[in-house]
Amino acid sequence: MSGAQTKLMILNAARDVFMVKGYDGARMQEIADRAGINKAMLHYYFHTKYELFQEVFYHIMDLFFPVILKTLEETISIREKISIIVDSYMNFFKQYSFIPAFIMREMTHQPHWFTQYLKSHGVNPPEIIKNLEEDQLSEMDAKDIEHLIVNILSLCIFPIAASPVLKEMIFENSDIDWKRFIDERKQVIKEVIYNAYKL
Amino acid sequence: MSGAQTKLMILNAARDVFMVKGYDGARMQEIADRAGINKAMLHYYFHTKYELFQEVFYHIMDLFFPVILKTLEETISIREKISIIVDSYMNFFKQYSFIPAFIMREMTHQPHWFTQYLKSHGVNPPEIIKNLEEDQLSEMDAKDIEHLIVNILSLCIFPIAASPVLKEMIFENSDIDWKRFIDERKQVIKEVIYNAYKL
DNA sequence: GTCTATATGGCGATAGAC
DNA sequence: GTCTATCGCCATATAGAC
Repeated sequence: MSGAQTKLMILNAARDVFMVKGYDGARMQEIADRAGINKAMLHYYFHTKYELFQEVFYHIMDLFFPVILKTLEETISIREKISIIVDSYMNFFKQYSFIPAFIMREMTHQPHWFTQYLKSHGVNPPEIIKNLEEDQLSEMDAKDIEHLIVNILSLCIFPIAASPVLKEMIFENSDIDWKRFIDERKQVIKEVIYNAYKL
Repeated sequence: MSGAQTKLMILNAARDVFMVKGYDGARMQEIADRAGINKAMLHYYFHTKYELFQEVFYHIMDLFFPVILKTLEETISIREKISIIVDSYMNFFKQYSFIPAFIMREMTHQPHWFTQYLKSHGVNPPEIIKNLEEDQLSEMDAKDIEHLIVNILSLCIFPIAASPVLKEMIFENSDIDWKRFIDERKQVIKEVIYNAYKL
C-alpha cells in the first residue's frame, strides 16, 4: 500500500479513538489495531503520539471553520448572516456531532491549540465586532454584539456538546425524539435571536 | 493529624488535580504531593484512583445541584423561576468557574455518572416540563418548554465552559473586560429569554 | 515499508517495618 | 496512621532483520 493511503488510514483511526477517549485516554495500540497495522508503523509515519494528535486536531478544525469564516465576509444584512451561520453550524453538527464535545474536552487540556488555530486562520473577533457595529442600522453597540455572538455560539454548540446527557434526561434516549428536537432547533434559535434583538 | 482532616486535604488536592488534568491525565503522585503526603497514604484512605475520583465528583455535584432543585419546586411564576435560576447559576459559576468544563469533559468519559447522579437526586425533566406546561398561562406547549430549558442551560453554561477561548479571542485575556462581560450576562440572558418568549 | 522483539520509563497499587 | 521500598503492568518509543 502507498504511504499516503496508509497515512490516511492512520489519521482516520486516530481521529475515531481520540474522539472517544481523549488524548490521555487514547492508546497507540488501539489506533494501530483500528488502522490494521502495528504499533511500529505508527511511529514510522508519525514520530510521537503528540504529533499524531496535532495532525488529527488540525484536520478536524479544517472541516469546521472555513464555512463560518466565509459567511462572515459576505455583504448581507446581520439577520441574513445569522440565518446562514446558524444553518451552517447545525447542518455541520448533524454530520459531525462529536466535534463540539471533542473540542471542549481538549480545550481545557491545551487552550492554546484552539486559539492559535483561529488566529492563524485570520479570525479576529474585535474586528468582526467593529465591522458588525458599523454595518447595521439598529442601535446595538459593541457590548451588545459581544453578547449576541456568544449567545448564538451557546445556543448552537452547547446542546450538541451536552447531547449524551440531554438525550438521556429529557428524551429517555429516544433517537426519534432527539432527531426531532435537533431538526427544530435551527428555527428555534433564529426566532429566539430575532425576537430578542428585534431583527 | 486526624483521619478526617487528612481525608479532606486529599479530597481538596484531588479535586484541584482532576479539575485541570481530567481523570486520565491526573497522577496519584501529584495529588499526594499537593496534599502533603505520600502515595501510600492515598491508597490507605481511598483504595483506588477510581474511588477517589468518584468521591471528588459527587462532592462537586453536591455544591452545584441542590440550589437549582429547590428553586424549581417553589410556587412562583415561570418568569420568576427563570430569574432565580439564572442568578443562581451565574453566582455559582462566579465562584466555581471550573465546574462546567470539568463536567463536560468527564461527561464524554463516563456519561452515566452524571445522569445517575441527577436521577438519584430526583431530577426528572419530563415531569418538570409537564408541571411548567400546566403552571403557566401563555400558550407554550411541551416542545416549546424543552427548547426553553435547553436555551437557558446553553446561555448560562457554555460561556463559562468555553471561557478560556472566549476570554482570549474576544477580550485578549483582559481580566477586567471578562469580569465585566460575565457581570453583564445575568441581565442579558434574562432579557433574551423574556423577549424571545414574551414573558 | 513492514514486521518482531525489546528497550525504557512511569503508572497504580502493595508489602511490611515502625 | 505513616513511611520506604518495590512489585507488576502497561504505555510510548526504538532497534534491527527482512
